[in-house]
Amino acid sequence: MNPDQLSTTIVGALTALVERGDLALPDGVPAEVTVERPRQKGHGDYATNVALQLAKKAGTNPRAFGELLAAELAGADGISGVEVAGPGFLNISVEAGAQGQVAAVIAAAGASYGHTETLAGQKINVEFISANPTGPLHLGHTRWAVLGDAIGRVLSAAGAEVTREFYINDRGVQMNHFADSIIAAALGEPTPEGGYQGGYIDDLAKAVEAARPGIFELPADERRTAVRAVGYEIQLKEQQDQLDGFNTHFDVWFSELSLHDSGSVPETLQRLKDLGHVFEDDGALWMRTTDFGDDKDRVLIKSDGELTYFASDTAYYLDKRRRGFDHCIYLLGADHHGYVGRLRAMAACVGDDPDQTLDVMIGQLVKILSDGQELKLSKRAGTIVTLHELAEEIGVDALRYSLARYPADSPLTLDVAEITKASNDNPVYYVQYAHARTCRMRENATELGMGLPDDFDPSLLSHDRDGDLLRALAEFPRVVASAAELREPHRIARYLEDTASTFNKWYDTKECRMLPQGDEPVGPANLARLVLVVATQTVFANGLELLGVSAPERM
RNA sequence: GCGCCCGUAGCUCAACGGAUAGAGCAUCUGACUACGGAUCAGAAGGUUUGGGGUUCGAAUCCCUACGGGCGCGCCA
Repeated sequence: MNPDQLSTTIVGALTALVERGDLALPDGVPAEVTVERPRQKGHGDYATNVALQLAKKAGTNPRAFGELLAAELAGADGISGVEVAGPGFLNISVEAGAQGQVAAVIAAAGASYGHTETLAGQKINVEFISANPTGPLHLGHTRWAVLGDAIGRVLSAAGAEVTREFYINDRGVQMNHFADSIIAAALGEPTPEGGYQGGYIDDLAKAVEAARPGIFELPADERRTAVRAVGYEIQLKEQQDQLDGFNTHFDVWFSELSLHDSGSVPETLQRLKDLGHVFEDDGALWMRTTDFGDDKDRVLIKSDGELTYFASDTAYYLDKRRRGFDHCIYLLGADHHGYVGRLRAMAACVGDDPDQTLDVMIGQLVKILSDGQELKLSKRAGTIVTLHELAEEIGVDALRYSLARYPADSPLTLDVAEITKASNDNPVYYVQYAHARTCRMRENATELGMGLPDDFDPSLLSHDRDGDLLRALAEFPRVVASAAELREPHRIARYLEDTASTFNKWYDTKECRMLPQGDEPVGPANLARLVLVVATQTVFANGLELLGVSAPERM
């Protein structure tokens, strides 16, 4: 008996009541009802608020509605008790056997446990990071590297077809500034106006020279083009390597420049003209985004004839749609929230409903403290806290987990010194340790000759702590599904911490020992608990996988 | 000035409109002849920034004041 099955049972009971004429529901019986684990002990195994929600429609009060439903449910399969509590909650207790069966289902499902079909049929594009290829990835990218990747994993688990995409801003004046900065470093000249500085530029100058000896002796025009190309290649490769090492993987690296080379941008402009959403003013070409809620119109072609970034962006969006994506998710930092309006308006201009096709997530910026002072980073000034350095110092798992356990819209302050110092207190180790413990328990069981039984008696998992653990494990698929629907992977981290705590309490309970004590023979209860341990291990491993965090067998 | 986000324990943060607002850290008190103690049991810590409203029920939704962050380019 898991929450979904219980929901079905309740819907069945409501249907029976309506058919018998004991209850009137003018809007019909809902397809499913809310079933949750009560926070308070003593409120049963599960609770539902249907009576509170439907009483008014049924023309009665919640308590009376609850009593009616409770009586109907009392005889249902797998249910051992129903109580009406408080304003009209139904607290439901489940038979131990019906509950224990969940463990076998989880153990059998293995790596697929937690996967659902709630987003089946949706083709989703998740774009994140999308950094300029003019420097290393830094702290500002790190949060999106974690969240975008985890969102991709979670959406896939919910049955969606997901493409994770990195948009390379490889077109624009910053690329020339980039080349000029490398050249200046190589020649020992001061950084040009608007250029980049810092140790990484010096390193790049050396790497460029190594890749193309003599490149800095070329004539100035040729040199800039050559250095730009070689530097770009090296820098992009470094970003890709950094992300690989960080366990964040992209399906598509999409070049902005390719949109122009392929003719996508002119096509897009023509289409916008045909649709009547562009106009000329002051020698520039504009998109009338204010028709669709933007606070001002946006320039597509500047009066000097240069295309804007926004023109590329529109072409890029259309390209995504052409590739068949139903939903385009954008992960942007809070410093880009001004883009939401124009992106939505842009989608509307090309005939889409932004509510359906666009999902712009604005994440708050991460503040980083060192010695009580905020580390400000400026690429142009050359003070950079790179993603790579952070991962080295804190560890990939700990850093990923630290960022994954908070929702994107909460402003976040990480004290590097504290995280590094107290790394053993990081919740990631708590969860990983719980997983390692399940692994060791299985080894111990194997040494005693205990194998995973084909058949076991689920009613032997009858202790309160068994029930607590089973209910926690049964909830995993719903947690994943809601994390996907809300694009909130932090829910999985919080769930894992909660479940690890439940597991440790269970482990500490003498009556719930998996292994026989001393010379006792292996009994059916020991085998039943082995199934429970395997189920627990499965949930920890699958949950950590969704966050891109490793699940070590030993620590 | 306009717009978006945020305000919850000493600190960092949870809580899909649900029951007595929860964790971790820090502080204090207990439990190791152990299925690995990277654990567990307990204490203490709150007018959810203030004030109105909506309803069976509000940290959550609406209005308002205050406080903080970020934006408001023919930059990328």
